[in-house]
Amino acid sequence: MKRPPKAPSITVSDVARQAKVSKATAARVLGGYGRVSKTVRAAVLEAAKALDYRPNELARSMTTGRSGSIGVVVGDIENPFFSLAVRGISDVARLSGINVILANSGEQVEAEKNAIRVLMAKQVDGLIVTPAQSGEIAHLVEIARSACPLALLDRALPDLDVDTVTVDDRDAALRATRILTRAGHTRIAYMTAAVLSGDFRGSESRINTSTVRERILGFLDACRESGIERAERNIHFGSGRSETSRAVMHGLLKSPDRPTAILASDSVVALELFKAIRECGLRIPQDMSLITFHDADWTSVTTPPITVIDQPVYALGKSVAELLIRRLKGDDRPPERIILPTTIIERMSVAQAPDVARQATA
Amino acid sequence: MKRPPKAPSITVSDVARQAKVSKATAARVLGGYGRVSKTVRAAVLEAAKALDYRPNELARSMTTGRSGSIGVVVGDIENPFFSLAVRGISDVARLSGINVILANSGEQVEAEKNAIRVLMAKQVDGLIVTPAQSGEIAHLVEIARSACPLALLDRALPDLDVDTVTVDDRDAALRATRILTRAGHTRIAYMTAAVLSGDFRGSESRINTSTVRERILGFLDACRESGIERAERNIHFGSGRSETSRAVMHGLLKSPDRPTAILASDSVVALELFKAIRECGLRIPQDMSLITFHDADWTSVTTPPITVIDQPVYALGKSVAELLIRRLKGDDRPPERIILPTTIIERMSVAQAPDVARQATA
DNA sequence: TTTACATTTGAGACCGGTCTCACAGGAAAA
DNA sequence: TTTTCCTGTGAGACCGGTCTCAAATGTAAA
Repeated sequence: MKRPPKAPSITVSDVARQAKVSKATAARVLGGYGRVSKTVRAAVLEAAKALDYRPNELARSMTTGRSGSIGVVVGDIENPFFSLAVRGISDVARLSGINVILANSGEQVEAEKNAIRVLMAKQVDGLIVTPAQSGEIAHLVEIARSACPLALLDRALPDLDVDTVTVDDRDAALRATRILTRAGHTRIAYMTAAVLSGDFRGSESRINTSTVRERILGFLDACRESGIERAERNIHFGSGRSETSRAVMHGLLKSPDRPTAILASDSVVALELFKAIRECGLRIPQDMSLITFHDADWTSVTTPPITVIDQPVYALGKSVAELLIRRLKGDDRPPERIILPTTIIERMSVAQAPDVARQATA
Repeated sequence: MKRPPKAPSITVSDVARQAKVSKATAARVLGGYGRVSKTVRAAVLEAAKALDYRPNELARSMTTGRSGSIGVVVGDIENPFFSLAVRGISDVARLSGINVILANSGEQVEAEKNAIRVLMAKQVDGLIVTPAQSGEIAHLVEIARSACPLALLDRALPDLDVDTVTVDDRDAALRATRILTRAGHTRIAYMTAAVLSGDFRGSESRINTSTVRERILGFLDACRESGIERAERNIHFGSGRSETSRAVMHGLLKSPDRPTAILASDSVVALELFKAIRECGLRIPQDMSLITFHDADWTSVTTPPITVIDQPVYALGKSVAELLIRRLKGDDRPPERIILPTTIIERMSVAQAPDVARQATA
């Protein structure tokens, strides 16, 4: 183990010596605990200032057992959804004098496990996680059982009863899909970046990441409602930013029975779709209607602007952080599951289904 | 001081006892240092597994003096520029087994100072900062003098000789402005979110945030080059996302001698501008040409798509992180100032200046 | 067999704080 | 005046690791 020159920092003992009091007394005024007389306090404070004393938070954490920081594991900070949520979290944390250690899972369970291990070793006081996958949650269950409070962001896990903040995904998907069905669309695709472990055979049982499951349920509800059969065939997983998913999109858009409307699960997918649709020479909304989750900034400036499901992303982050910090302060109410409402912002990316339009003209 | 029930965790001593060796020996195998015989190592490892031992990183940091984490202070994680840079940083950090503690300054010096104080107290091994302001850098100078390596991201400070990674802002602005001047524009505005302390009277001397200064210099170079006088009158500071700056934009766009072309300092400003331009009933590029720094994702999907200065944002983050980590490993070469190249992606947001076009028709 | 040296192990100090406990001295109560 | 209680202070243990140092053991060379 290498041993770089340690910067010899000023400690309580140094201050104590300078102020001619005991270490214990100096620690009391510097640490702000216990009782100290005014005169001694002043003397210690003066000595501290003279020496330019800076507390060592690490040492403090060692004895107190609390580090004053929380760990946040998100899928991808680059995704504006997460950066906004993180913003919400860190704003709240700062107010409580807590800081945030951020880790990226890249939506990989292994990376997530690893990040959590590291954060735990750093003795974070609490953890906010956006679980990458719902299949492997043993590591999360373990945290939940431990003394370290855990809160889930955006994605609930049915088998994990901890504080969770999500949005009303099912209802949002239902309402969004209805906009499409009411415009006469019958071939509607749902595209998500999530990957499905195993096959999806019309049974939603295998999907237990709440976000994905709820949205699909809502989507299917709306389809069923308007008599669309076998709607589950049009659910596409794994539509990320990769080259392969781009190829899949193109394939879908060029197929003869291509959908006439698409619901995208997040703004990153939607942006890729938007580009792909244009590249395929299709027009929005005439040839393809599009609705996406997340009111990303770009959705209002495209031509046409995109109809979106506006999720309260900042509030999402703010709420989990508040929930978690409440736990940190000793709250031991049963776990809460908060579901925030979404609104749909209707813009110009939805048109009547082509065949319906044709019929109308005929 | 409250005293929540400490979760009694498994320590080296516990493992040592279980393995029937001394604490020192157990520590050696668990900490991976010193020499231990195979048999003993196996015994300790087994005991550790049986007890489910987890190292306490904090305690480790206490003695080693290194925390294994670096602090990153950015202006605003919400800005895609920063989130991408942070992504670059954290990817590099992860590779070195270092983690990142993120803090938002909100571009406020006070918040920045505070964040740095907290991070230092947490004994971060190094610091990456995007200085919010260039006027007050005493706190940064102090860090630089201390044993804690400091690196600057995106914004250089002339008076602070530390590792710095920026882009060739001056040249980028020059080239971008030239595109506008060559299209015949003479009333060109430069809009930045940065705020100027005091007045800006054509002298760039007061601006010592490199990014802003260099860009303005490049802008003025190009203007001078094509004989545009008093170009500095068209430099607008403080064009953020606030309501007031929106009003300022509208005022500018509606004034009789409004510019015919605008260069925006970042994609957030540009997006606001884009909206404002449309709200004022102006068309891009016919009535207003627009170029912006940062190839944000939305710039390619608008109608028309926006000509941008493509900064290597991810690489920017990657580079500072590499520089900083090199320092952490003991490198003591003189501070390095890396300037990364930019490219201009010409899209459809620049047209001939209206008057030039008119003259051509006449 | 003795000496020399390398390897493995244990004891305990240390990092920089917090906190328990004992005790001195002053004020209030008896 | 004596007893009781409270306040302010100091001594030192403790948190969970790392690391120095010396002792113990084993092995090779003389």
